[in-house]
Amino acid sequence: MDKLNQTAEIIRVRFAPSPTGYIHVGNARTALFNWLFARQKGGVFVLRVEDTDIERSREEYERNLIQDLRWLGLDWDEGPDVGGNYGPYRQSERLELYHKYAKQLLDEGKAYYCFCSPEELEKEREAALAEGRMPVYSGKCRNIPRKEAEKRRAAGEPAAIRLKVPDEGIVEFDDLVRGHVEFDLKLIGDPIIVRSNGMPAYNYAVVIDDALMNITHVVRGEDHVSNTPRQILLYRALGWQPPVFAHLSMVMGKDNTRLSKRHGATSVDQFRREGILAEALCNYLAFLGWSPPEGHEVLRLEELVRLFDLSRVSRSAAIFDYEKLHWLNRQHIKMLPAEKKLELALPYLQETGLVGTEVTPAQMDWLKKAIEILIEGVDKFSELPQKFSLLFDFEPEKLDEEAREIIGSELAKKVLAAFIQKTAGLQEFNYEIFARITGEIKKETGVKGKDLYHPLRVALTARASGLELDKFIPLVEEGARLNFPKSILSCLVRLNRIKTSLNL
RNA sequence: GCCCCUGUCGUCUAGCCCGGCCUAGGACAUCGCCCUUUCAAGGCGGCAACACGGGUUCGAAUCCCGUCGGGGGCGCCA
Repeated sequence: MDKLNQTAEIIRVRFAPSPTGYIHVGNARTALFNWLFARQKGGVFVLRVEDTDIERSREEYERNLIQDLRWLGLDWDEGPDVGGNYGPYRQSERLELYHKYAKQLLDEGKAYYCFCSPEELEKEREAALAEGRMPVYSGKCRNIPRKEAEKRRAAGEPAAIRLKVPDEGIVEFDDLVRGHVEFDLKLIGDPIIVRSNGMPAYNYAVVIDDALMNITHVVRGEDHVSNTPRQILLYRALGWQPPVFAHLSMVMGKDNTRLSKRHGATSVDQFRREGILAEALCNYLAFLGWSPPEGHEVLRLEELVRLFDLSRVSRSAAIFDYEKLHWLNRQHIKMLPAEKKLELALPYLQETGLVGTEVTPAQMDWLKKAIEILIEGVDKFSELPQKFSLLFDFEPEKLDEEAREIIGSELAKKVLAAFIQKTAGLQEFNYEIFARITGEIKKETGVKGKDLYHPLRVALTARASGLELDKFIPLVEEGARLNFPKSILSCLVRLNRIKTSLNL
């Protein structure tokens, strides 16, 4: 347990995903916790690719994985793409290593060949389950003499290699987040360490890799707790000292089942596309099961590194809350400089065709101002184009009920009539003119406040809600002169349209 | 079924290890008010939890036992 304090040795942790698709937020959290721990302790963070499942592993998945992790803001000191002194960092390139130690275990009589067929084993398992026992391998092949086993193998009989596990006793370990955990050896059968196709089994490969890579702390998901005793047994058989373990609780969906697609976005990639900031996602992920001693919740990566503490990680599963993620994202967006917001928002606006691929400096300048105003209260960047439709779309024929109601009152009609009359013949329009005119109307009719501004907003935007007009008018007037692919109508044009549309 | 882990507001959690400072704190969500040229944002305030049952103790969210709930595992997947 106190390997942490008692040694001056450098802390080495790893994140070891299998490249079988896009990286899930649950795994991302594991990666983040490892990274935070390493960075805070001045340790080493290793990326290792567990690609021994030939069926599911794809090279492109490794690229996705690296891309996602980098996007999150994580970096590693050793890994398949950056090298290091403990390589190779792909399990598929470490096969000789696994074979070497398997042979050693075989030679020392700590492991043996098993000729049982999968069908046979399946039958035994079912029988055990039916009797209410935990399915444990019978040890049938345990005592086949090595010579005989070699002969059968030479004859072409497929064989897996199993580790011999003591029949009695307990295996225990002190988990950094869960405390003391122990397992009864009676319930642990001899695990397969090398499959009959020659590939190492997961429980074996991790041990070889973690040990050879000098990993001091294994921080991983709770789903590995029950693998831990088997792995410890392997460390023992090899005469190695096991690392310190820390098992993180699972991330669940709203209905308390494992977070999956049906709960919404679950891959890092999806969040990135939606316009969730990496910092916000890290911030949120860090708070899934962990909280800093002081109450601040909106934290940047460096602050997380400073405050992070594995022993403060909670042991119970956490439900992924999109609302809170969005709130954090809003907070992080707010902290961004205007240039950065523009840079991040641009692709979304281009994608929806509001903005062309070529953007003039004047358009850029306008966009920066518009984004600064419209981003308020937006959960993620993908929602921004929707917000921009306030500026780009004007459809007086499609007023909603609320807008009709506002514009339908006697008072509203009076205001609109006056406004239209006072703007008739104007060649130019801006907020100063608007303010002057509304001032006059106020004086002449006595209408003020909401009664005055609501109808005017409906007239200028064709909707019941939107921006304050002192922000809206300058944006629209300037935007109207900028030749966007989809043009913005000036206020005077809008007024004309609404006039004909409503027959005023 | 068996094994392991876990159980504080709807959600994330603080407090638990070292019982009294807990009338259980914060954040998201929600509700209300304020601000206001709507909405939002912001400010202020409200609602809201120690799973249950037994102990131990002068005193228990905190310690012990049991029950129930939730999760994970039980692969020649990782």
